[in-house]
Amino acid sequence: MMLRISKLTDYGTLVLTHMANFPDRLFSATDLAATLGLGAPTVSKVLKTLGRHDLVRSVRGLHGGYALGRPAVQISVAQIVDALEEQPFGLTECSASAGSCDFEHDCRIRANWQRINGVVRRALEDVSLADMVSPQPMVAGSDARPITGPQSIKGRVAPDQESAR
Amino acid sequence: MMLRISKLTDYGTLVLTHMANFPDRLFSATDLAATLGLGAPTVSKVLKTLGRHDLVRSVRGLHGGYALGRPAVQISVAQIVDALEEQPFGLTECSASAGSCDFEHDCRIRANWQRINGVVRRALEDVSLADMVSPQPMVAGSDARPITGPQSIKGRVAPDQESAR
DNA sequence: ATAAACAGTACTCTTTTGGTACTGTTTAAG
DNA sequence: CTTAAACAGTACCAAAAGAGTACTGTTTAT
Ligand code: FES
Ligand code: FES
Repeated sequence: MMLRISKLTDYGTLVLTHMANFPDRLFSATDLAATLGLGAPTVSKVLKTLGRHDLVRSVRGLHGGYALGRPAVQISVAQIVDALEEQPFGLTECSASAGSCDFEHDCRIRANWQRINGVVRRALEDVSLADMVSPQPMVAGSDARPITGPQSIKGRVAPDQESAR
Repeated sequence: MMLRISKLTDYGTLVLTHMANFPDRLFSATDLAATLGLGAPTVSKVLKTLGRHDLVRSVRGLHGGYALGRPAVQISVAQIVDALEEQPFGLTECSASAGSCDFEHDCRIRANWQRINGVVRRALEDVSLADMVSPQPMVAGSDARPITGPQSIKGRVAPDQESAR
């Protein structure tokens, strides 16, 4: 698709947001999966990756589980994305790789894409997990305008969703 | 991948940018392909789609070709993306579809994603084709910060790129 | 009439992503 | 000290999306 974060990342924000509601509790992967209606192995995978980036802290053994690695205020969406995509960052191929398409003009294009990337990235950095759960109406300098296009993708709750037609 | 525009869209900006340099000329698809080092059928495809959205105007018959559908200043990157992705817009599944994951909290998350979407979209709207070719140093309210991470994707010039190792 | 160029459709191949299975390690509880 | 609940890691598979190509038709200056 396009300009979409991957489902895994989406799941990540879901899970983390849920955990942020009870900063003290310890959540088992299976528990979270059941609560959120996701596949257990999938949630496990996500949590493991998040752990590698210190966004969650894990306690092993019986009665183990996961907890946020640090206060929700200190976890930005950008960090979640970075963790789960394991991908550089940049909307275009060449907004990173120097000397890909240097054939005719001295690529002013790349510079522009990089600027765009900057804006996008900052948007992601400006929203924290804490913002996700609590009101916190507006982000710093930007007033949300109603989206122009849209609305009508799929559904997220993949498993056992029948009926309805 | 992630937060990436599709290659087709990337090609689109390339092509359009090139055309913007000579607002009067008429470009044949094969001509453009040769100049930019892309596959002829691919360029054709892109141009056709762009035509459907009036970003380019086509002249059929012998000596035909393509030209910008309107002044470069009036073509934003957002429009190019919209045209070539034929996709709503929104970084997440549910930042659009109402009632996907309405199981526990009354989804404040979605609202937040929509705000993020707004910022991203505006970033794309604020850059025009004209900006791509001419200096035009800064976008309105945002000062470009150097990208944090990165740099090291692939190469765009797909065909016949050998050697180098 | 012809050839250059756009228009449209349909198909195939490759890559990416999402998801699952399996095997190992840790640790409280009995 | 045995056991079971839970995390850790790897590897694999299947489905979907992307990208590219081929083919057939239509338009029009020469
Ligand atoms: S370097 Fe990427 S468009 Fe030129
Ligand atoms: S509606 Fe999408 S996260 Fe709740």
